[in-house]
Formats: sequence, C-alpha cells, structure tokens
Amino acid sequence: MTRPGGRSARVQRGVHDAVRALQAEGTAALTVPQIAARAGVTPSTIYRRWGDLADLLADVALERLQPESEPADTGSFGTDLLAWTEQYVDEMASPQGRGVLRDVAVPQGPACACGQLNRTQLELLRQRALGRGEQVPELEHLINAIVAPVAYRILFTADELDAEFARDLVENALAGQARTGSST
Amino acid sequence: MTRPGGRSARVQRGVHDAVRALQAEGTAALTVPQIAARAGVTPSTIYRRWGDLADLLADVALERLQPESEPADTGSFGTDLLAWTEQYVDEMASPQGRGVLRDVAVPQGPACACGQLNRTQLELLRQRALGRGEQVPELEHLINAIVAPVAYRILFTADELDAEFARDLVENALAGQARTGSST
DNA sequence: GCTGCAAAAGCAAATGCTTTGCGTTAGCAT
DNA sequence: ATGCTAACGCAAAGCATTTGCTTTTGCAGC
Repeated sequence: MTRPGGRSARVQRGVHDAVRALQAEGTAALTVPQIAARAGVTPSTIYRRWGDLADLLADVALERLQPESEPADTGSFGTDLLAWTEQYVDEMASPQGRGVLRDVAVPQGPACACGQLNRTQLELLRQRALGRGEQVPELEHLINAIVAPVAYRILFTADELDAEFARDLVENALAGQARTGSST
Repeated sequence: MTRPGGRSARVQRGVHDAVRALQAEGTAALTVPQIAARAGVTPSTIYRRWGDLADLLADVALERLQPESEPADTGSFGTDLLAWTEQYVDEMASPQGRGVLRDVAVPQGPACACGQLNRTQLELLRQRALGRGEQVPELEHLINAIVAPVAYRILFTADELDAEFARDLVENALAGQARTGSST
C-alpha cells in the first residue's frame, strides 16, 4: 500500500527543496549524499525512493515545469499562442531552464509526462479558440511547429532564444493553416 | 601537443568497439570498469580521456550518427528531402537509435556537434537544389520542420515513428513555402 | 483512543565506481 | 639513434551506491 501523507510527504518536500536550493546556489555537479545532508535524511532514503540522481533531478524538474496558472486569455488564438510561446521560450532560455529540460529528458518516464504537460496546455488554448468559433491547427501540428523547435534548440544548440524566435515560430505555425481541424 | 596516431588511436578504437559490443549484447546499464575490461585497458585511461561515462557514450553515439555516404540525389529537392527524412526517421525509430540520440543529448559539447551534422547534410541538399535553380526553404526552417519534430518525439514521447510520419513532416515543410531564400 | 500491520526511514557495513599520484611505455621530432 | 613528453598502467585513497537489518510512524480496524 502506498502511503502519501505525513513523514513521507515531509521527506519528499525536504529533498525537493534541497535540490532546488543547491541548484540555486549554482552547485555545479550535485550528488546524492550532498542533497541528503542538506535535506536532513540519509542517502539510502533517496536511493530507495528515487532510484538514482537522474530520476530525482527529473522529478524535481518536472515539478518546476508545472504551470502555476492557466495561460492568459487574450481574446484570440493567435495572441494566446504567442503569449504562451513567449512565456515558454522565456522559461527555457535561462541556464536553469536549459538544465530543467535536460534533466527531464534523460530518463524514460518523466520525459513523456513533460510532453503531456505541453499538450495539455496547448489543447486548452485550442479548445478555448474552438469555443469562440475560430479555426485552429491540429494539436500535433502545434507540437511540431512550436514545442519541438524550442526543445531542439535547448538540447542540441547553444543558440540564444528570444522573443523574436518565439514570434517567428508562431507566425510559421499559423501561416499555412494547411491542417486545421475542429476537435480531438 | 596532441598525439593522434599509434597507441592512442588503438585504445580509442578498442574502447569504442567495446561500448558498441556491450550495447549490442543488450547490456542494460553499462559501466566504465566493464567497458575498460572489455577493451583491455584500465578504467583510469577512460576517465582521463573521456571524463565520464556520459561523455564516452556521447562520443560513441556521435560516431554512429556520422553518415556513411552522401544523401542520394533523386532529381528534385522534394524527393531528396523525403528520402533523407525517411532514412533519418528510420535510423532514430529503433531502440538503438533512441539510445544514441539520448546519449548524445546529455552533455553540452557533443549535442552541438550532432546538430551541426544534420545541418551539414540538409545544407548539402539545399545547395544541390539551388544549383538546379529550384526554390528551397531556409535551412533553419528545415531544422524546425523536420529535425526538431523527430528529435522531440524520440526524446519526449513513446510514439512509434514511421515512414508516414516522415512523409507528413516533409509535406508540411514544403507546403507553405513562406520562407524561401537563395543562399546562406 | 489503542493496537497491529507494514511502508518508509535510519544506520552501518559492504561493494563498487571514480579520482589521483607516480612510475612506465611509446609516439613523434630532431 | 636520442630526447621529450603525451598517454597509459598500476595501486591506493576517496566517495557514491547498494543492502541487510532495525527502528520509526502512517494508517486501518477495533
């Protein structure tokens, strides 16, 4: 039986906080014993709950990617999408953002969850637009045109990402309107 | 002074071979001492030359990504691009391909080199087409429309990638023709 | 509330990976 | 041939990781 409350929750929060604190201090290569000491637990606790360092980092990174608020409703799909993309690019452009995406991409499980997160957000924008009677591209088209290029730059290049890059992506995503659909 | 020939080269080949052999045998989590033993060198040699396991795996992965031949010339940019994309998707779709991309994405240096590799290939297709007098999209547009979506699926989803996916990407990349340029 | 069960944490020993200092080998230049 | 030194081997030291066992503590049933 799983046991979500009380001490377990306290330990989880403590460990997550420790990771974030150490990352914030710019600790280059953090280790499990280091995190454990900071969190006031023994290393074996971390190994047993998370498996290894990569899994733990992915877990923390995934939590950071969780949007703290709904995407803004700016009146039309184009401006909604632009606002969302700008925020996404902005979050990922910082060294911390790069680190987060890198951390989450390494293990198998969490990476899928990360992709799902973006899908949920974009689908919300789509549904909102469909509610207004707008024509919008399919979800997968948006993933290909917006999310994938950003992730690719972060992981495979040293390029600077800025608001102009975001603007170009959105423009391009809406340009063709080759593939527009009406629902899921 | 660097020293590329003789024993160094022999060691490098031996270690690379050992990694590939162990990966081919389906060894789940390979370790440096394991690789060293297989290659007939001491672990410290590997640590000094490659730094750590991730860097070594990235190095081997990068070598695998090296195209063994020029992309086929099929007569037109559209068919060239389709052939290239199909081959790219095919290589990456296998479990080994996924592993390779994952390995290469982790450290900073090699990831850029990997991106450069794709750029070189696609730029070759572009120049060939320009030589024929064709109109072709900008390189960065191709990266966004073809390479990024494939990499994204590999790293962030468990989706099956197939020839149809490749076809859709190419179709989409050439559909708008919004951004066509004439050279670098 | 109290009690019993078992999940999760602590502790410490054992294992195994990584680092490092130093002696040796062997490319490469003269 | 000889000298120089990058790169390797070896072995010891330093840590990270695993594991068996004990203790704590959340939760369910009285």
